[in-house]
Amino acid sequence: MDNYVQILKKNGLKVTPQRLEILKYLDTHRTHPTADTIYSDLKKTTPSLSKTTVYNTLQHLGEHGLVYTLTISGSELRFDSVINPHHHFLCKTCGSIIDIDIECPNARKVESAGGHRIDEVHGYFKGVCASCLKE
Amino acid sequence: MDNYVQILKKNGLKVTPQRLEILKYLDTHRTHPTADTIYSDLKKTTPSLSKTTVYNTLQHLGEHGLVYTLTISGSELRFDSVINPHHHFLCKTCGSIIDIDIECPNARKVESAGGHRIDEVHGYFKGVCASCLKE
DNA sequence: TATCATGTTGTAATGATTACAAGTTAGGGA
DNA sequence: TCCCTAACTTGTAATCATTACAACATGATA
Repeated sequence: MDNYVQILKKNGLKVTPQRLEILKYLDTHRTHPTADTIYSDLKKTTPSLSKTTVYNTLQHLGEHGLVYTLTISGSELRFDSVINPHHHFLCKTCGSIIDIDIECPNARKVESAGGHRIDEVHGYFKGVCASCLKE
Repeated sequence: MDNYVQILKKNGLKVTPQRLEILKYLDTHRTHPTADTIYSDLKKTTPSLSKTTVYNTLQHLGEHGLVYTLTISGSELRFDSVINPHHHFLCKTCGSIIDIDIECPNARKVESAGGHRIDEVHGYFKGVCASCLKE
């Protein structure tokens, strides 16, 4: 848990029990959860937790680059622990989101050509996953 | 307009004035509009138009690969006329969505390696656009 | 041109997210 | 160590995009 304290402090974020729990949750659940899933799961052990706090915290963590906000589903945000850059695959049959361990080879090229500053790169693939294809 | 009629027929979609208008709108407005923007604009010339029709039509067109549904913003869907495959850049300062004229070089590789069937490829870049960077 | 499956419309419901106000707490300075 | 204040948390209420639904209208086939 000390690790999470350091991460928050390093980013100038006040250390609170709620933030530590959410940060730990994301680190130990690499399942691209929704805000509501995080809320429901943590509510079990921290009944006083408020959904607003989950949303606020996720936004703060996102602004500091500590979590990655995925818009792949289109109906709800998904949150991802920031580790190595990777892409995502969404199965339109079963809804699962699968990590694709590649990085965009074009990001820097796009930046220098267009003159934009790129902060985030999202690679989304959508279709039917291998498991669903078998059925 | 005959062109749009053919497109609908070729895809087994019933030809209606509403669908023709929406298809034409998307073809002539390459601005990644929201459903609401399409609705408001078309409402001016077609007062009887219903927002539900816009949503229904966009969904049908999407299922037939005639429009591309972008989830880049995270708060609302954006719709794109399907032309050549390209990526998108979202400026977090001014909110504009800019076409990035590159294609994903990895899609086929991901498909064969993971065993998934890929129907859509979305490349999203987020940051600050060249125009906003100047200010 | 009669039929009916399919499309359209308007309204009401849903569900994720945000706004807000009141109470609570983390953490730096006395 | 204690106090103070800005920042955080909480709960409820509002917002806004999207979907559900039921009644009506229409395109296209025979």
